[in-house]
Amino acid sequence: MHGAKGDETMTIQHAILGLLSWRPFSGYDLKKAFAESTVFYWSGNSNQIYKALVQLHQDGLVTQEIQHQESLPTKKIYTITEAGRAALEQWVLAAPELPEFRSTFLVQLAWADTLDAGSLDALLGTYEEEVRVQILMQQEKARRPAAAPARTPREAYLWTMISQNVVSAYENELRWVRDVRADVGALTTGPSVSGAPDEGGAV
Amino acid sequence: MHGAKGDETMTIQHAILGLLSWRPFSGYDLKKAFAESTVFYWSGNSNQIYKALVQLHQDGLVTQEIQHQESLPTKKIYTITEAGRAALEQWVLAAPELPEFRSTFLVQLAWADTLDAGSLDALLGTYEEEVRVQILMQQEKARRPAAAPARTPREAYLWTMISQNVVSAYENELRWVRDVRADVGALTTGPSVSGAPDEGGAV
DNA sequence: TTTCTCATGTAACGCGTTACATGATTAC
DNA sequence: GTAATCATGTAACGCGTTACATGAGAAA
Repeated sequence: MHGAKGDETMTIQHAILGLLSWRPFSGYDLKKAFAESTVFYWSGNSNQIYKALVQLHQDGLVTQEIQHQESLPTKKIYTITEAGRAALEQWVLAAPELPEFRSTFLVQLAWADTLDAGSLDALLGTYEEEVRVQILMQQEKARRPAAAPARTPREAYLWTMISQNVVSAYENELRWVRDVRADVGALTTGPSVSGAPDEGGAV
Repeated sequence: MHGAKGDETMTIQHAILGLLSWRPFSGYDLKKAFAESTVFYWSGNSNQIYKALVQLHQDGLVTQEIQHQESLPTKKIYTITEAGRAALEQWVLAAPELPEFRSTFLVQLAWADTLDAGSLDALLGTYEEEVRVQILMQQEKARRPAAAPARTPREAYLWTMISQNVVSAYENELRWVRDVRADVGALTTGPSVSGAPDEGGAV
């Protein structure tokens, strides 16, 4: 605990370096890994990934091995170097940042008092349904194995909890929206303006 | 429920329009409102706000009134128009989007198995402390009145729940990190490598 | 004397996104 | 015949951020 504490900012390069510390990847494979992952939240577009790999290579944090294939395009396999591992370990020790919760829905809700009871309930109902679907998708993702490194029991545990974090966040959101929906329904004293479509009932 | 359903994307312009639907604002006041708000998550930098206001003005969604002041700079007061209210109401009905949870900390944790038990616990402890502080700050924010419109009881309720959503999200995060910390501590079988600084005890 | 608040703006830059380009093979 | 997969890249653009510029009055 005496070394220089890295106060570096998060970039996609660190995320890539992390994946490469697990096993070698081609740019194409990294692209897929990002696209499928929720935790590695970058979109996984070619532009960013191929550029980042060039940069990491120039910095000597990864090595590149060209792999020719018959009847398939040539690919470049990237492997992390010792310098790369050192840089990653330093970054892991950096001061943790708070997560960003960006909800456009909250902004919408902020001005939703112009809506009649039915429309507001429908809006909340649609959101509730979306969150519920998302939870199922995230649980599905968490269930499939081999998508995570498990070189030690502790690492396996950490990856389980990382998946759990996402699920938990959406479950929390679901509880919240159900509460709001129930309260808003009870709060409405006047007669309902029009029959609101009762989508997504009790589950 | 017969009109064209707006499937527009969220922009800062909608957020500004929303605030102006509450009461007139100057660019400077909007800037402060964004800077202080967590829900209106934009940073509140001049560039974006003044540009957006020019655009809204050109689109006829707001009107501009120049207000000269003695011994203070002239300011421009923006007021929402009927067209502006219509645009806002349409946007409020747009299909709700899922919130974005972006946690660089999770990415860090993903590669934290290289750390010894003490360092990992310290990392989790630092994060826990940060989350705890954030909860207090958000609760403090939620407590102060007059920061939210309350033209009807329902609107007051919605704004309470919007603040609650943020608090709740961080509380959920706190529960999660405490669980992880406890489990990781119990999971460590070998002797601790070095005495980890026990920061942020039980509260 | 320096810094803060009020108030509006511009410049430069970086990150991330979509869309485009190529080209062979395989599946429907 | 059409589309998807594998595989690497470039171009163009937009949003958001920091930093800079101005300028007066009030507070430290």
